[in-house]
Amino acid sequence: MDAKQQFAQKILPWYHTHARALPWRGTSDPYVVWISEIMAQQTRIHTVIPYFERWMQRFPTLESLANAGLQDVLSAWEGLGYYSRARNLWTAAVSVVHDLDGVLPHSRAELERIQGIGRYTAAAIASIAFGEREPVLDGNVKRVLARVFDIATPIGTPQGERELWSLAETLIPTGQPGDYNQAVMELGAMVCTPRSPDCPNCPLQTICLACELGIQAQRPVKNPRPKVPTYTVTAAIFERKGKVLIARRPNRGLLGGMWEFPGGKVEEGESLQQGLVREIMEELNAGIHVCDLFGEYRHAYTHFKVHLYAFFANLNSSEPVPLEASEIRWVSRAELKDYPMGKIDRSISNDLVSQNGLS
DNA sequence: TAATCGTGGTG
DNA sequence: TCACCAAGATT
Repeated sequence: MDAKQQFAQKILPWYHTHARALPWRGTSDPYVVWISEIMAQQTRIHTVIPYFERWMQRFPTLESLANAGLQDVLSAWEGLGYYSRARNLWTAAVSVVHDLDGVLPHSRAELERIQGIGRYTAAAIASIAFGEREPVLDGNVKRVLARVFDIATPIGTPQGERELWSLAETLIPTGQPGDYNQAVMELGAMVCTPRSPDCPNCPLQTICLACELGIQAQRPVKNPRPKVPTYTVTAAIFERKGKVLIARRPNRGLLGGMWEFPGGKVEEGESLQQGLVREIMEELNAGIHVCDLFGEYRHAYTHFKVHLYAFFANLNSSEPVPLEASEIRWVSRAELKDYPMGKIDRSISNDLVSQNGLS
């Protein structure tokens, strides 16, 4: 028997004795599988669990999600990141209820037509919820396959992806495809980890080429990431009658649909104050006077870093209008918590509520 | 196709 | 401190 045949035979029994008891396991409810898979995209399971539990309390069914408002959905997602996942989930729930009678399709091909469901998630739902024989390929599976079969093609490249998907298709067994898929991912998360894999306790040790060659640390091969730039950014805190001004970002792009304190990037050769004045004119068509610095905030996104300076500021005579924002609103400090925000603006918001600013 | 899209844990 | 990277999808 070759290594490919032994792969599933060795990993399935291991999974049945070592699987973690995750809150979405033990059911094949397609809605539950769907939510858990979307939440788990690019996110550690440990982080997902409390969000999943709260989500199921708040949106226990597909219908309840479809009937909810996007702002409530984004609030439930706040802190998980990649907010297009929440927007797509909500959009998809509405269309499944309206167009598909509230029933998720069973096949991978049909699932892939739903907003936010790509090949991985479609295969995960099809196999776990419906028992379809479809392999998954996520970061864990890529790492396990690259090591066991000594794949030197860089992952993340089109060739590498094709090669690994093809290999994955040759490995999935006829029976228990859902358990098998979860088994490979579980092994990647718990044993075949990126650094210091626990090879002595791996059920695949006897067939793993990387282990035999001692090159676990060199698999998978990955292309280096470019360095990320740092942007200087400003934000304005306007106060009026005990309320502060916040703006909602457009429903696409970075932090789409989330609320923020208005401001933006400072350009080369501009002072912080000049940059803020320009940004508020562009965003809100309003002239302002920049007052004291409220606080400094640093945050790292995937492709850049931000050093943000938040200032108290006063509006001149003109009334602000949402030019770039989709909506603006004056809210009391106590109400800020009801508006979904990214991490930096939530920090500003929290500091504002507890008056932890510099001034 | 390559770039974009968050946040938190980890070594 | 910082690079890496995690149950990827979209445009």
